[in-house]
Amino acid sequence: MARATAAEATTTSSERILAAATSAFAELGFRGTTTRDIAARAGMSPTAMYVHHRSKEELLYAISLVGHQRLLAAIQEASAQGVTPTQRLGSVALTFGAWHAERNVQARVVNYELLALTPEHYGEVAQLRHGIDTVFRSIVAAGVATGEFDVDDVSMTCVSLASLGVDISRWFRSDGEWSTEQVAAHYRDNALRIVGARGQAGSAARE
Amino acid sequence: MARATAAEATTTSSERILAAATSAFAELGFRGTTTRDIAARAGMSPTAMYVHHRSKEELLYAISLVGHQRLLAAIQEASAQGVTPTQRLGSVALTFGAWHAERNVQARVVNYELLALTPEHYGEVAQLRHGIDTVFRSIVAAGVATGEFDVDDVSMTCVSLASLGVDISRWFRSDGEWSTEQVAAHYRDNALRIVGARGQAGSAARE
DNA sequence: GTCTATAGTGGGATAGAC
DNA sequence: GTCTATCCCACTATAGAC
Repeated sequence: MARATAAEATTTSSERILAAATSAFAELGFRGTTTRDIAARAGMSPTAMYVHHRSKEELLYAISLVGHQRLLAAIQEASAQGVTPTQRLGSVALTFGAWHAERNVQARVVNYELLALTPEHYGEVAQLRHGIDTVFRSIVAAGVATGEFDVDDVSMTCVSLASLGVDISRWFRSDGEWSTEQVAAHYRDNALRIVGARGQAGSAARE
Repeated sequence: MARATAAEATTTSSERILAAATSAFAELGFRGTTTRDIAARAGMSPTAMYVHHRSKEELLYAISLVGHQRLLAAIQEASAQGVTPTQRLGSVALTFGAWHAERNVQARVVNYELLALTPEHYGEVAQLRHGIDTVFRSIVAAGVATGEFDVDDVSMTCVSLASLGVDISRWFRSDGEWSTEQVAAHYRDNALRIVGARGQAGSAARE
């Protein structure tokens, strides 16, 4: 508080360490990242990390936890933006796709470094992931009930929807040929096709 | 040759090391796997690996190279099994999906440990991956040309198709609730929906 | 709260016997 | 071709000065 006298973006040491660790974990993997790597990227001494986090794993846990919490909150909010299942799935898919594209560095850590967590920490994160699945599942089930969607197996369809979104974080790069908006919109269109949505309510295109 | 006098499956040391390394890399990641881990899983002394492979990275390269080569060959063959783009995509998707489900351990190494390769080895593997993309691309382009498919952006659609298949290797487990056949068939149906295939030629279901 | 110094552990790869 | 012994380096985490 006392420090932020100017409009300049003030980053704390703790925030710099979290950002440095996120980029390092995404690039090198949790086990491939050394505490020295993190410190160097944060512009600090090799052991400065230990003032703010008990261990390298606690740092991963902090990143993973807030990442999942924010993603879940974002798609829950998106789900409430629509009325029909088609609108709700379109809104959720757009948010889910945009998150994995725009925050692809964070998303790679969130999705691919889970197994480096302790069993206790993994369990907490797994609950949040279950919550994400629940958002998809309630919409798909509702769409099947109203007849808007044409789905053989709700569970497998929800896995496909999440899967296609998660994998964006693997291949997307912000300096690539597509914008996050393009990728998110394409993912939304794919999602609506996968569930066999009858109307075109989620897509701005054709008719 | 002289050794295989019985019908018993004879595995060489080299094969045991490759299999051990594949499972270890899939489970712990390349950097999380020690040469001692590999040796222990192969039931050999800590340094036995070095008789057959120059380094841990060479071992990953060998796994990655043959994995990509076999996958590419499999989908090229699958692509030749059909006549229409719809049939060909159905055949390729079934093969691609089945490969990522059935060989999910190998596929995880192939898809997620690429960055641990040296730049030279990565370049070789990247060419094979480009070949895989080409298989999808030629089919989707053909389907658009005949009017069987309804696709806005061929490139993005091909990324989606590959993406949905690749991610199977992340989440699929052979002791889970679904068989490889079920997952492959569902992936094929999703693929045909993503390209907006008009007929139902790829799916056995409905009408 | 940040630094330097360092303890303690473990990994990649080689040497050389059998 | 497989083993044991070992070198050398790097890493996580702690201790203690400022």
